[in-house]
This record gives sequence, C-alpha cells and structure tokens, in this order.
Amino acid sequence: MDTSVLLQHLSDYIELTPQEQEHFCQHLLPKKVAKRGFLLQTGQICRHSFFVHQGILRGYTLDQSGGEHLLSFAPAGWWMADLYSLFSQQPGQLFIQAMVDTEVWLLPKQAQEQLYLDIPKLERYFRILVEKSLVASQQRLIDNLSRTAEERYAQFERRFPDLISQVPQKYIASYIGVTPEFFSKMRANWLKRGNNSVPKKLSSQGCLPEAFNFP
Amino acid sequence: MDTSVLLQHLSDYIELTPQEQEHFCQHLLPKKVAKRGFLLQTGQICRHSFFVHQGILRGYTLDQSGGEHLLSFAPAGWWMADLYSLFSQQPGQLFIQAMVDTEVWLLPKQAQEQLYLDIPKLERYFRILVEKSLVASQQRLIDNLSRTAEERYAQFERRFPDLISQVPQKYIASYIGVTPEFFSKMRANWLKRGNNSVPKKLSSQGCLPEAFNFP
DNA sequence: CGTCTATTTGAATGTACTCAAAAGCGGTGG
DNA sequence: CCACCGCTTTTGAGTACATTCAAATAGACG
Repeated sequence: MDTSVLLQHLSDYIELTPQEQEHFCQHLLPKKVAKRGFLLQTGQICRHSFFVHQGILRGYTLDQSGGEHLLSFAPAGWWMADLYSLFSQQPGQLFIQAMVDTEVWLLPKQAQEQLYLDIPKLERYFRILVEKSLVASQQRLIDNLSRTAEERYAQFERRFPDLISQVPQKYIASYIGVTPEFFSKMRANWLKRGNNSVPKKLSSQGCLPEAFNFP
Repeated sequence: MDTSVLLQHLSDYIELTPQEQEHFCQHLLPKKVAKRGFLLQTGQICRHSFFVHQGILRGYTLDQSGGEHLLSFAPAGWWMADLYSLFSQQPGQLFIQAMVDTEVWLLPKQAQEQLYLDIPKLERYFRILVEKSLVASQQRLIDNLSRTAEERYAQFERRFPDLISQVPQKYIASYIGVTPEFFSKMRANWLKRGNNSVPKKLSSQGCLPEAFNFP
C-alpha cells in the first residue's frame, strides 16, 4: 500500500524534506477494513488517527433508544478519529465503520505526539487541519440551528457531490439530521415539483473543508 | 489592565519563560466594550483573537428572516473570534457582542502567526485549544441531533452554571436551539412538575471545554 | 430465485414554532 | 418615590415541520 495520497495531502499544507517524509512514514501502519467492518466502537479508546487511502468511513453514535446519528463521513484523502477519545485517551462514544471496502493508514497517538517534537511542521499541519474542522463543525451547527432540512441537504450536495451516489441515502439523512422516511418524502416532493435536482438556494459562504475529517 | 488571567491560562497548557511571556504580551492590545457594544459584525474581517479578561461575550448569526442563532458564549478566561473569518481573512457572518461591560485583550492575527514562529510552544497552545473546541463543537452537534431541548438545557446547566444567572434566558434558548417562547414553556413545565431544577438525566461523558472559546 | 437491506408510502402524532398580546422587571428621570 | 419606558418573560391559540409505526415495494448480492 503506498503513501502517495497521504504525502500529497501533507504537501498541500507543509513542505517536508525526503528524510522527513521517510521518518513520518515509518510510523504508519497499513490496515484494510471490509465493508461494514469497524475500526472503532463505543467504549473503546481511540489510539490512532486514521487516514483514508481508499474507500469511505463513517463515524456515528447511538442514542439511548438505538438511533444512529452520523457525525462525519471520511472519503479517500480524509483523516478520521474519535477526537474526544483520541485527545483524552478516555473511552469514546463513536463507532467508526467502513461503508465500502476501505484501506487506511494508522498513525498511533504516541507516534503523532513524538512527531510533533521531531518535526514541528507536523504540529502546524495538524493545527491547520483541526482549525478547518472546527470552522466546518461550527458552520454545521449554525446550519442545524437556522436552516431547514432541505437547505441542509442542498449544502450537503455541494459539499459532498461524490458521496451522494456512493452511499445509501439513509446515511445522508442521518448526517443532515432527519429520519430516512422524512428524507424520502423530501425527495418525492422535489420530483413532483419538477426539480430534478434540489433547492438551488445558496448561502453566501462557500464550501468549507470539514476537518479532523478534512479533504 | 493586567495580563494575569491570560498568562495563567497559558500556563495551564505550556510553560513560558519570563522573556517569552514578555514577548507574547507585547503584541496584546487592551480594549473595553460597553454592554451591547460590538467587537465584530457580519461582513467584517476578523483580524484579532479576543481574550476575555472580564465580562461576557456572545457570538451569533442572523438568518435570512432576522432570527438570531447563538453560536458561542465567552465568559472571562475564554478566547473568542469569528474563526472562519480569522483563519481565512474573508468577511465573516458572526456578530460578537458584549453582554455586559467587558474588557478584552486583542491578539492581532499577524502577531499570532509571528508568535508561532518565534515561540513554537504557542503553536502547541493554540493547537490544543482548537482541538478542545472541536471536540466540544462535535459534541454539541451530536446533542442537537440526538437529544431533546430539555436534555440540551440540562447539559448547558452543567457546562455553564454561572452563566444561567448572568444572562437573559432568551440567549440560553438561542444557544440550545429553541425559541424563547418555547424555552419559557419548558421552564413552566419543570415548575409544575415540582422539579425546582431541571432534568437530572446525564450523559456518560463529562463536561467538555468548548474551545476557541475555551475556559 | 431468495434473502437482506434500503426505500417508499400513508396515517396518526408530537415537538417545537409563529404570532399576538399581556404581564413582569429594572432603570431613569421627573 | 413613583411613573414611565424599554426589554424580557410568560401565556395562549393555531400551525408546521418532522417523527413514529406499520406495511408495501424495490434493489443488490450470493
């Protein structure tokens, strides 16, 4: 399994010498997860950051009545983790599951800490990624507070145009915060109203990267 | 105006030499904002991080129909900014307003960048703060998706016990994502049901710092 | 095919919202 | 000290957006 996708991602933010790249890559562990396989489950401690080399991950929680709530998608080229658990090394609440056969690089928490010391540029890299994630997360909060389900879907469509055809729509429903039944009824309405696509109404603000999952 | 609150906050995360503290403080600008005064308004570019030395700030957006949506509170000892605008240096959508007479330290964006180079420990400091903010923001997202308004208020009460008595409840309503009218009706219900406080039902996960606003 | 999962549809329900108006509360000035 | 003004909170009636539950339909994969 090669590191080209990951090194490309790094080079979008910082410049590493070949030696530094080498040093970084020595800490990576490859892993394959079959469709529906889990990288992490509720109650476990998240000991790695996951970089998706190929495939799609999703991170979700279960509420007390068994309902799934999708916190994040991570397509190829994105990082994923249970950030609460990763940072605190306490048991987390996320499930991280492969939605298709997926290949990831594991970066152990401890290696990440060490790399911050060995190669300070990596601290910058992750700081910037986390900043972008935070902005995206706050934007999503605002959207959930101030926009209708239709508008939230329109945002989703612009943000993840590829995912729409690749994942079952019940997961998209969960991400935007509605039930699959209601989501299906929204779609039926668009079709009836002749829109072959979705409300075009846009916010002024463009498409933001989402973060610790981040493109 | 003194820097003790801010330096104390720094020392919770990193150790600075007296010289480094001095260097850091040279970049700070003091500012006082009267109650209802603004540090930032929609459409402006956020050129500083704000550290609340005394008082309380709130950050909110307006939707197309004029409704306010409260993204964050920042009591004394917390940082505040329009992070999208601060990071991208594009016009933002947040209003940042003082809820009481407030004193802040301004850290100019450019100074912050320079300080990352001069004192790499500060990059760590802000990385950690942003990480905590991100975790808190994601937790709030999950709460908005999976919990009722009552449960969200119970969380709020544990997270910001002091704020409850200090800010008008319409702002708390906005933070947890309900109208002031509905919030008032919830309170009436608790009283009628004999609970002088609020649902005690807890999540397993404790009280998390919120981040770029962060205690 | 048969099985499993995903999607659609419908009816009844609920949670939270809108709008309007009244009541409460706090400060300021006459 | 009281009256008034602005802002916040409460209350009520009607409504809307979204949910739940149940059952039928459609797809995907072995």
